[in-house]
This record gives sequence, structure tokens and C-alpha cells, in this order.
Amino acid sequence: MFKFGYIYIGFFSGMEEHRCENCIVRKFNALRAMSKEELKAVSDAKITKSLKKGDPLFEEGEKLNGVFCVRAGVSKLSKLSSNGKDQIVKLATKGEVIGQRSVVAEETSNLSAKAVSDMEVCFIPKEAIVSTLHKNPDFTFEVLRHMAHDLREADDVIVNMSQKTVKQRIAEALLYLKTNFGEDSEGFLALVLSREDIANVVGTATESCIRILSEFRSKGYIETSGKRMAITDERKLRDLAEGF
Amino acid sequence: MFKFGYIYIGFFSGMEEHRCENCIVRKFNALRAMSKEELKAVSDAKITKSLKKGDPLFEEGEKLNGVFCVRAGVSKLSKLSSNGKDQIVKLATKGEVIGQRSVVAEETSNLSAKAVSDMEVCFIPKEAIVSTLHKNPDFTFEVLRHMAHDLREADDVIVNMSQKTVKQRIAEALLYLKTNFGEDSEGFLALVLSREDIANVVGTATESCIRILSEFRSKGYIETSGKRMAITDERKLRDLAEGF
DNA sequence: GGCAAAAGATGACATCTGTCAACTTTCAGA
DNA sequence: TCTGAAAGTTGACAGATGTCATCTTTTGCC
Repeated sequence: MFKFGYIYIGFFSGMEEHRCENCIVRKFNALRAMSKEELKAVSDAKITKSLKKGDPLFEEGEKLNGVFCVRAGVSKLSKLSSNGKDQIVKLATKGEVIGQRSVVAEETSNLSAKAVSDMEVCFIPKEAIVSTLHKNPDFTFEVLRHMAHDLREADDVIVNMSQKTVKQRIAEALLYLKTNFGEDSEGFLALVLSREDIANVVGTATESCIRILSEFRSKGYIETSGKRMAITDERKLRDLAEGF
Repeated sequence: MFKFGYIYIGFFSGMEEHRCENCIVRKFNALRAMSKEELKAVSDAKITKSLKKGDPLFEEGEKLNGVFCVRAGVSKLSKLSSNGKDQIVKLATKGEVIGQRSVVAEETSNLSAKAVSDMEVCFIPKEAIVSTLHKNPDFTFEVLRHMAHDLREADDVIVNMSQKTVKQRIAEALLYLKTNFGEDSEGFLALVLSREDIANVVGTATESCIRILSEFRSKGYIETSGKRMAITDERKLRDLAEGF
């Protein structure tokens, strides 16, 4: 059904909107530093995919033959620890490119990626990326800048994980969800995560996560409706996260 | 005295060994991708510094005007958490370049750096680096590759921090010290860290760290002599770290 | 060699957090 | 609409960990 709609629109609009050059999300990532010709090559080689919530993009240890540019939806990047738990290392959203690290380092992926909401992604074969990396210093520098940013974020996560209590980390995670993914018209967090996913973001047991969220609810910091959650006292959560 | 020896040798040997081109540690980092001319510019601009154990290279929040290439010794890169504890994020040793991330991202440093042993470093003003980053894609790519590697390591640290117990992390830290810095002729770990530093690496309280090290000693996994430490049962430590 | 400061060590105790088990609610598919 | 599976919730409890206080050892320095 969707396939049909896709072809239909493409047919009558000349498919202009499916070319990277016209893609808005490109503005947010390193692809903006590509020349017209390079972008054309990427556009010709790319494959657009639709993913349903829960679908995997790739698994840990898999060899990636390219990168994924997120057009819509959110993906969780996680790593299995030796005790069998999944640690979510990053949530990637519109405009972010997934898999760059592995392609650049020519290693198998250290993470697995899975859709946490319905997604639309473009798969870009690595040849289109790697050749540009060796020829266009502006592009390479742009990728470098993004990776420098990711590395700083990773450093911050390390400090939070090792120095803050579970309660502080959960408070922080909720604020993160609000600032990065926003709220819907009713004030609920736009990105709905299961309690298990939240627990895996902050690195705790699902039960502990549930217990702390219940506490937050009883204290009036948040409200819930089904799996949807709304922040009702941002101030308090922020104080908590900072350790007051 | 050391200063004197330095000048003396330099004088009679034509100072060849103080030019980046002839520096061995360069082989281990991105500088190996520089052209002769670029390397010459770096060599002319660089400033060699000797640091005593405990001396700071730079502080968190400081604007870095260049990077530091480690010729000898070890530096700890740490970040102060909101609860007042220092979290060591990385130990940088011979051949590693410190401060790249901040220079690339044009941000103040997110970390502070301090010598944990006597060090010799070369300070390279950022101009010499940045201009090359924009002109030589091989160099940029090489920096990118190193940063991709750092990012993977950071991901691993995140998982370890959030999923392993303090005991597991300490066991892992000891093995890390052995594989990365080696042992002296008597079998003691070559890099001597205080209990507090070890605690800050694994993200725990100094007392907890001491307690666990005492336990390891009583169980025969390690031996100590003053602040020096030797691993006597690597197998057991490895099993412990992996969760058996 | 002696002394003060720093580092290391240990006990006591409260609290945080994970685990196991039971139960309820929600949700998607037949 | 029904129903089984998945998700969410809660209690009980043990073990891990942080904190505070005190004491000992080591180290650097005069």
C-alpha cells in the first residue's frame, strides 16, 4: 500500500523530493559539505527504506556496507554487555547519520541499531562516502566535526553513568527526551519509550526504573497516560539531576 | 641539570632528534599522514615541554590554542562531575595526541589534563593543524580514523560503567594497566596510580576501591609493595571482569 | 632522622540497587 | 470480541556501594 503511494507520488512529481539535493535533513549532517556532483552520486546510489517500530537496521558485529541517513523516526544504538543486558548508547533522529564510525574505521559495527518508532532512512553505500572522504577535505572535516561532537557527548555520558545515581540519571533522561524530541499537542513526550528502553538508556534494571518513575509520578514531577509520559515539574527534575 | 643535558646533546647532534620528521612517536598518530612541508611547519611551530608528575596540561573549560603530542609519560584526562568528583575518561600515553577534539570542534575543552607521571610533550599551535585539516584530506581522514577509534572506546566504557559492578571494573582496570603500560623488571605494573586515581577511573569511592584491592590481595590475585602493584593471577581477574 | 601531610586501610552503618516472584494492565492479533 | 503475550507494577529481600570516622602507613621535605 505504501509502496504504491510512493510510486504514485514519484511518478507525477518527477521524484524531485527523493533526491538528496532537495532533502532537508541533509542540512543537519556532513552531507551538506558535498559538492553537487558528489551529492548526485550519493543520490543515485542511495536506497530509501521504510522501517516499522522494532525493525533492526543492523546488528552488533555486522559488517556495514554503508551508512544510514535518518529522514524520519528514531533509532536506538545499543550494545550488549557481557551480563546479557542491552545498553543504549545513543538515540539517533532526523538528520543524523548512523554507521559512520564503523565505515570510517573499516570495522564491524560495535553497536546494533533498531527503530524505536516508525522510520524512514536512506541507505548510502560506503563507496559513495569513502571516495569523497579521500578527495573532499571539507566533507571529511565536516564528518570529523560531527564525530568530535559525538565524542564529547560520549564523555559526558561516561561521567553521568559513573557519578550519578539512578534517580538522577532517569531525571536527566526525561529532560533529554523533552529537549531532543519535544512534546505533542497534549504535552506528552513525543518519543514514547518503553520502561525497559528507558532503563537501558540509564543503565539500570527495568524494575528500578519503574519504581523511580512511580515515585516521580506520586511526587507530581511527571504524569502518565498509558505509555505516554508528560513532564509536569521540569524545575524539580532539573534540580534532582544536578544533585540538589 | 636536565636542561643542560638537553642543550648539550642538541648542540652536538645538530638537534636532528627534535624535529617531528625524526620523531618516532609520530608513527603512532595522525601526523604520519602529513607531507614533508606540513611536518616542517609543525616542527618549526612546536614547543617541547617537560612536565613533572601532577603538573596540569590544561583545565576543563579552557580554550586550547593547540594540541599536545605525548612523547613520554602518561596524562589523565578527566572531567569534574556535579557532585564534585573527578572522573578519569582516558589515559593518554606515548604517541597519543591530546586536545584534538576541542581544536576540531572549536570548543573549550570538556576535559582537564594532568600528568600522572613525568612527561615530555610537544605543544603544536592549532594553526599548524587546522590549515592542514583543510588542505590535506589524507591527514584529515587519519585524524578522523583516530577519533572513530576513540569513540568506539568511549562506547565500550559507557557499557562497562553502566553494566558492570565496581569489582568487575577494577579487575578490568588492572588488566588495562598491564596491557597498555606493561610491567617493570620485577613484574610490577609500570604505571603507578594512586588508589584515588584508580577509583576515579572506575567511577567509585576511594574507600570502595581500597577495599576491593585488599580483597584481591587477600585472594592472591594481586600483590602490592608500597604503591606498586603486581598482577599475580591474571586468569582470575579476567574471569571476574567478564562476569564469571 | 624526624615530622607533618598525604595516602592507605578498616569498621560501622545507612542507603541504593538488583533480583526474584507474584500480580495487574495493556495491547495486538485471531 | 476474546485471549494470550508483553509490558507494567509492586513487595520482599539480599548484596553492593557510599559515607563518615578513625587509625596506620608511607612519603616528601627540612
